[in-house]
Amino acid sequence: MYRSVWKGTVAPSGIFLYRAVRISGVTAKTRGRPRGFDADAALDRAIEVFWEHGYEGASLADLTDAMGINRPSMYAAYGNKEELFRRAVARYAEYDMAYAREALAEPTAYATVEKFLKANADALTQPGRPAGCLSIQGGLAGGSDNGQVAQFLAASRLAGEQQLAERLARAVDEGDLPAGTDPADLARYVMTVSEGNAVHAAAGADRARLYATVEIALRALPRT
Amino acid sequence: MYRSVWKGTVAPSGIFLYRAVRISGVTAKTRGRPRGFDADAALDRAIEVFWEHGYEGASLADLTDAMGINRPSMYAAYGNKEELFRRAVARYAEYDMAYAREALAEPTAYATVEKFLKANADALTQPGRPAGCLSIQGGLAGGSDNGQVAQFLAASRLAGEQQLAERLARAVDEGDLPAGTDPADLARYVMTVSEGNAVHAAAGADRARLYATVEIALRALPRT
DNA sequence: TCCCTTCCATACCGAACGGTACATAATTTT
DNA sequence: AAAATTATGTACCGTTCGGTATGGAAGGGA
Repeated sequence: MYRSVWKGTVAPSGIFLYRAVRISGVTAKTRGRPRGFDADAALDRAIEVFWEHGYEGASLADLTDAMGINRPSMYAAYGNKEELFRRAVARYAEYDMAYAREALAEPTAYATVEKFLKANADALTQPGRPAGCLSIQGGLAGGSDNGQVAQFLAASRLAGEQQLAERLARAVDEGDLPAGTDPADLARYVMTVSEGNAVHAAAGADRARLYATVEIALRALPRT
Repeated sequence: MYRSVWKGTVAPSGIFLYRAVRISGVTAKTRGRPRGFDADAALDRAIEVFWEHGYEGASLADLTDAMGINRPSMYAAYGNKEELFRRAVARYAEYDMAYAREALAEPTAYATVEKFLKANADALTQPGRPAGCLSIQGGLAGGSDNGQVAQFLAASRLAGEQQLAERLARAVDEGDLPAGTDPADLARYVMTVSEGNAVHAAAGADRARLYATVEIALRALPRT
């Protein structure tokens, strides 16, 4: 699908789409030497580097070392550092934040929020993984050069907030939440607690402390 | 007091203390050419650069341009980039976060938390200043080189949390909060909301939205 | 087997980074 | 007025940054 567009050396922004057909696991017929590494596995290692050091703080040397590949391989497979980051964030959202989608499937608004915040607290304090959340540690400030990155992360977080708002709106319709409850406000509050917990986790707060915060936060939810 | 220790060219870490006697506004007798700029005013400009771009994202060129001085003057006055940042954060905590100390003087725990969160929301969305909070935007991730910076900021935030916890402990003693309320947990919750609001503000949330979050957050406070 | 295509490894690029040497300007002290 | 001391301006240092040119290695198609 993407293949026919590009041939040979391509413009920087095109490389990503060009390669995407194989990166995403679709084993189309290939010519030439096959790639010597698993692009998704390498992306998982890149996720951890960005997660721990942020976008700016993660150098290409850090990244390629962790990914076990060299620089040209990274550029061929992902395009450039920013594209690598975007793909890392997308994969992080799909796998490491799967609990968020699961929470939406809970039968009540309260159960949804409770499961989301507790699973979030778990994810923020997983042993063997960086503390905190890639979506926040990745980069808050930006401005001069990497403002795009901060905006991308903000949009990514906002998308999750809106999904939660839709779930809560349904709860209001169903009478599960009191009429007059603003789902957007409530969703924003929940995400605010989640993001604050991420800041605390990055600073070293342990899981028990995050749970204690969640318990208090849940008291703010409106009950029918 | 500090002066007699150092003479002429000094070790990097010593410069800060050496100059501190005049930076802090104490006009001791000086020899040699007087400084051509106001060190505190320059620090205020540095605060905004760090606030907007973070520690890593703020280059020396950005900083000295904003401060209106050249590089050697910066090094002579503050020591190095990290010391400049620490002094910026200290000044930020003293002036830009004065509302936090004022909130502690409110007569009740509820009023303290309400004032703190609302004044915080105001500070996060001041027109003409960077959105968000230096204590968080300054740098969350760290790790390789600037791990010290992230730790310093975390310690700074924790100090505020502990002051709030002390105020809430007093409220429990006074019967203003229900017996059995854990002041540390409650203080952490309040700071969590504040930090989450900072993340939202950095992403562009306006003041009204932060206020709506605060209104919901206040519902979690225990009432006697 | 030969060719074509693609990947990998090394070595490099210009630019930007934090930090500094050095000469000169502006003061106070003697 | 001369000496001593400190700040400023310029120009530079070595390192690291993101990104790339190039040649050889490794596979598929004919």
